[in-house]
Amino acid sequence: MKTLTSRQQEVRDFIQATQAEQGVSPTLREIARHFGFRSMKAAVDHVRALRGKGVVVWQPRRARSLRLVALGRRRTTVEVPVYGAIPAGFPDGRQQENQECLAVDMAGLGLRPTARTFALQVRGDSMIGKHILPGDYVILEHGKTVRPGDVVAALIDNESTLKTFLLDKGKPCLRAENPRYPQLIPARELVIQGVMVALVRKCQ
Amino acid sequence: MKTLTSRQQEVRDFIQATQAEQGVSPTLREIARHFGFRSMKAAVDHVRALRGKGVVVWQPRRARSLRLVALGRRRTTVEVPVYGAIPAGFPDGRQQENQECLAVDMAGLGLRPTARTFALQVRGDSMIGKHILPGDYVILEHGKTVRPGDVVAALIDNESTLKTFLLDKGKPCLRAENPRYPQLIPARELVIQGVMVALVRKCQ
DNA sequence: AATAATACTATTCAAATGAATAGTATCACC
DNA sequence: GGTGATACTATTCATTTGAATAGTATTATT
Repeated sequence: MKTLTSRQQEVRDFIQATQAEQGVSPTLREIARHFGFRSMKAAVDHVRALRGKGVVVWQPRRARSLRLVALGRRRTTVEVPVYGAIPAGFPDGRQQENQECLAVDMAGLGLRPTARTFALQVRGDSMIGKHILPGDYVILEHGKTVRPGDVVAALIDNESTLKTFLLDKGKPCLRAENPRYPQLIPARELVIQGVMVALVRKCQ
Repeated sequence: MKTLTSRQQEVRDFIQATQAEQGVSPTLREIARHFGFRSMKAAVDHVRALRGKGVVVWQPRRARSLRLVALGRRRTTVEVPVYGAIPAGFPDGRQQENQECLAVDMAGLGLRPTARTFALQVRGDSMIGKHILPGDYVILEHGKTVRPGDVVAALIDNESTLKTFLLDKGKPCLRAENPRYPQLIPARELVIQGVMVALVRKCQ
């Protein structure tokens, strides 16, 4: 990324500000008007320069298609549905507008944006030994291959519970990470709903 | 939010898909073409219905200004700069495109998007007692009022260190949350760079 | 001193796009 | 049996918008 001139930086900032305030990118004419250019060509030149420097991309002949590439990268953020508890099966993706969601940057977390990613809010301190606290949001992926030591959400008594997946003498089993509950549950006949890939904690 | 008809849901999904794939919202004509409508009016009607049901907003006479309100809410995501360590003072916000960033959903975390929000990647296990592990990203806010018990980033020996802020006999001091390092440092003359507001942990 | 990049004015054209009007057909609902 | 919502066809108009051409002045850079 080459350095920008101060004017080019101003244009870049205006594009960013417009996107933030208006929700859409500015048109060339709007850029020209904002800076008081009496000719659109000035705006065209600046945008062309920004494109040449790899700062923005746009699609020819499409209105308001300017995008900042730095921001483009961050737009790997995905809304992850937050479930209190997952009943059997997965709710289908329809009509979930009202659902609580958590925005997670997939690239930043080294995740592929999968439709099978979801979040659970932790209840209870059964995973305190893995430094997972009540209230934490655990982000899980459904269908990922489970390896021993992974934290998984399993369906026990029709409720999702977090456990560590282990191999005990070759047999898969689940363990709660709290010495007060030293349960060791055989993993057979249990539904593994997801493997933990990340965690988000709010403070206060 | 009223329920959508199946056709309206399809239109909503198309808008969402176009935004994801093309980076811009579709025009009314593009909606019509996608569904094979021979008249634009059909697309206009559907978008008007979606607007009436609060699913979508758009700005009159502005091309490609359609926005899904559910997604509009998630766009409170903010790129938070990740510092390994913060030297004295704050780097100014310019020309930081190459910087490592973490996308965080401010609304979902109950935060106001402040320019003074940043992240630190934790090194060492000095905060293990607060269930903060090495490798975790701690999100902090600069200038927030510190309360006893808060985790703060403080500048010690020209390097940012996480400590718990406490009052010891009325005197402010900092404590490492690891029994192996039972340091208690008077907080006077120390620069508190930020107060922890959230934590993000990647697994594996 | 020559050259290229930057930063603009001024004007025109054509395509893209939103908006409007006048209808038709279907279906649920009261 | 009427009413309203839904889901469209067909056509036209006015704006918005990107793109192009022909220049000028200033500021680096070589």
